[in-house]
Amino acid sequence: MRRQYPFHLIEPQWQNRWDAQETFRAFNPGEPPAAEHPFAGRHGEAAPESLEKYYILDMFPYPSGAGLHVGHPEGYTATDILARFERMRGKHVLHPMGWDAFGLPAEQYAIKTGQHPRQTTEENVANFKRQIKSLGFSYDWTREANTTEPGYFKWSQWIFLQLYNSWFNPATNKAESIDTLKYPNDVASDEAKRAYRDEHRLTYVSHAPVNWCPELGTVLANEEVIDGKSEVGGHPVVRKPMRQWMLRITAFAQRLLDDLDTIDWSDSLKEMQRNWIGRSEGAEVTFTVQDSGEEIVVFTTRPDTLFGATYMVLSPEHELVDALTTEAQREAVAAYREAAARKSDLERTELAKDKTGVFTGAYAINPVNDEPVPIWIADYVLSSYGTGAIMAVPAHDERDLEFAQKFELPVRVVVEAPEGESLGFTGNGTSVESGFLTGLPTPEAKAKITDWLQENGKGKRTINFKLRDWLFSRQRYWGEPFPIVWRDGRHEAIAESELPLLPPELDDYKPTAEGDPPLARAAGWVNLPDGVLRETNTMPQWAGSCWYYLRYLDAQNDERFVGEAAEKYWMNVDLYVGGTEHAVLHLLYARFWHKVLFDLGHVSTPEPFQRLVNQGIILGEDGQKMSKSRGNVINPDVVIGEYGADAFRLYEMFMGPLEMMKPWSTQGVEGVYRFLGRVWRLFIDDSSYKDYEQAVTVAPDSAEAGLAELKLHPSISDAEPTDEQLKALHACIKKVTEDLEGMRFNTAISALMVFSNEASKWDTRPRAVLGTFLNLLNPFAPHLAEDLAARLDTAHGGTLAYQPWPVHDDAYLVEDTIEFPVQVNGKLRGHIVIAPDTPREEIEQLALECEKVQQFISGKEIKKVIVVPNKLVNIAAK
RNA sequence: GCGCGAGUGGCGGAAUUGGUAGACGCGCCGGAUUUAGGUUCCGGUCUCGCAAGGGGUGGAGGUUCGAGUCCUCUCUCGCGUACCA
Repeated sequence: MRRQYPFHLIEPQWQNRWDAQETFRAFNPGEPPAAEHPFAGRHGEAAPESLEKYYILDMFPYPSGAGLHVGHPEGYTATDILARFERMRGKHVLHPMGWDAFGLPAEQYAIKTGQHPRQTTEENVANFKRQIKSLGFSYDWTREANTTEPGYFKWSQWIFLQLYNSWFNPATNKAESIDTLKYPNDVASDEAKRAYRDEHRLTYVSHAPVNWCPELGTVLANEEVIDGKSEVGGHPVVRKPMRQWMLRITAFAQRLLDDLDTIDWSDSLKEMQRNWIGRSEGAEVTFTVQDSGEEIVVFTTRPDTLFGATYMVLSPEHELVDALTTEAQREAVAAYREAAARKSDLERTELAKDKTGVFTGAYAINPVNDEPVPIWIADYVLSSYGTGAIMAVPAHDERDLEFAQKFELPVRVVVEAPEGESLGFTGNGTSVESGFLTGLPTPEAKAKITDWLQENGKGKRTINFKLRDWLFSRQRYWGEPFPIVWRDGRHEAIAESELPLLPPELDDYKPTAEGDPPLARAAGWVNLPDGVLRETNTMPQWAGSCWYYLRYLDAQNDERFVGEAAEKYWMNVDLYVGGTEHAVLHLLYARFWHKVLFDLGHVSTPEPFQRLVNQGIILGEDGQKMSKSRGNVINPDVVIGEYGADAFRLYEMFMGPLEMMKPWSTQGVEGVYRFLGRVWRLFIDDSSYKDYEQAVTVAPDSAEAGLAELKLHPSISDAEPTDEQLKALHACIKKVTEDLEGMRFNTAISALMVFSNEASKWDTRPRAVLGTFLNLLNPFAPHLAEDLAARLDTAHGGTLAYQPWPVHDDAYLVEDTIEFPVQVNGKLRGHIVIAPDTPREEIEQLALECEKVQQFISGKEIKKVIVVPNKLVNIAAK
């Protein structure tokens, strides 16, 4: 196939030039650009920090061995276009890239081959960087960050120490230094104080059952377990008690929820976070166990149904189960608990259809009417939510009803539905058979019973969150070691001066035979003098990605995780683009860390990402999700080799709206590729290009040098633009500008196509008009635009990167006459040709006289004539 | 089940506040250039109809001079979530 234009030469040429010039470098406060840098060419002596900043961020990739797929460059192209656009509009743009390079695949490869994960990672990063660079993105590579480099993870560890040395003060609703923690009177001894401190830190050690994945040899966070299987690899996950580090994210639940209102994210994304945080208002109610005096606290969102509570259920793991089980039931209860404990999460969810449970033999007293109710255990009650115990109101809860029916427990209707069946009704109705609540509508009944409980010491108003604390330790090698040591069985932070704490070198990356993490193999590293031991867990991959957007601001700083002036100037992130797969994990964790850093005074904003946009998934040509097994994966290298980076970029944006899911089409790539060819031929004399191609066939070595010999199209001149030409240009400026502001890349490209289709018909092509067009094209297809601008000599300072963005003038867009549509009863019947400022009466007159319209209104009564200025005229006739 | 999003030509998709449905691109049809294929250039392309005209934005109603756009009901698909009391 004939090459539309020599992109294979032009593209590397410009990429090298941008690199050599550091064209896209952003400048931190107090760091003025060199006089010969095009930034200075545009902004003169102005201090960089005096300019309006624009921080535009991509979700950095995990550099996998498979290399880039076409989904990565979708978001990257969108942000690059906007970065170039805003740079031309005069903003000081920060557009960085880096590597989320800790992770399991490199470690698994190490286990298989013995090759150090560092080496695998370096190779993959190099490949990713080559691929990303081949797309001509305007990243400031001087700020490249890599989570696996000691200079980076030193600060990940440092942030962990900030968490370790802080607590959440409910009075101020903020994270504070642990030193501000006040001890209650009964906490007097050093020992007790220490324990009290450790209980309040934002990081703490837990021995609770965790999600253990035997296949991966590590625990996983709740968020990493999908349907009882690991999110990575889909391996079974079982529950197993282990010592783990936790982060107290639940303390921030309310703020994480509230502050969603202050940021500009899509509703669906905010909703996902809200659902994950899962706030629900209700009450805790205390039931007393008959004969034993033990108290069981339950959480309910429907305290108004307390009169309908006919039994209670504890989760099998509930701490009181042993104490209250009667002799007669002991065996059955033990068997049930054992079975429940053995079940994986997967089994527990899969078997959810059929409710199971066992009676403990004990009864509790319903505080509102002193009736005894049987206490059961069942695994449909989760130990991890609320208090791990419920009052069952089968008449008004689907799950309780199902359970009650199966085990023939009493059902008592206490809420009357406004209409229809009251049994099983879970909405708002009217209380019945409910003592002092009877007759009250649900909201009032809730308030009244809650007050009653509170007054009688039988309960209180409570808010519950689904959000759990973040399980932060992993039994892996390739992650950040914890800056923690154990002395006499108690944890201590290591000194900041000892950071970064490097992982030990190992020959074998597998967990030990005893099931300890791989770091435990390095005896010399683990064992310190005086019997002090290093923590052998490592941090999860999220640690590095929780704060990388801050490191970019000052990537080389080895005094601080980010310099104060740089942080103040650049934050927040103005636009963050990435996939929905990070809707709850990364985005929630990062917001949490950011809030802690904010509370402690290390950053200046409460939220990190002001605006966030999700790109849609790109499907294969068959409309299916791309996957190796389907064989429908598109390799960017191949597409770039065949059509060039500009065509690739353009196509990814032309496919459709950024946020939509859309299928790949190689024919579609050819379409935009042809467009770039037409642009090329708009500027270049095609016969000179044909001669060039011939010459290159004979002497391939002359390819690069021969480019300089290409002639401009003979129609190009310094002629004054005609009105028609200016109109086409200014219409294009207007449309492209507005579409870029609204991130409508596909329609912006369509406007560029419309212009080029128009311009190719012109006999004279004024240099000024075509030059301005190249400015518009530059963000989308920067290599081609730069090359043609250089030939046209319209790029001052040797690059289009800092050319002023064109501004349209409405004066060029006015029409002398317009074809004005005429409708009859809302149906288009004809057109009248009028001047733009024709008065209403005259338009009416002309419309009624219009020949084509006549046949539809003759003999009818004209009821109304509606003239919509600049739109149309509609005649209502009957 | 619940939450969110989307349904427009053969395909990807356009269509400020309700105002000429189908921009732009693909594909297809025809023509020009070419020995030919490819490339390029020009024209056509929602649908029924010879035409006048009719129909048409998942479906059914409604509001309006006028609805892809607003309202009610409904169907389908995608994503998220799921015994959260």
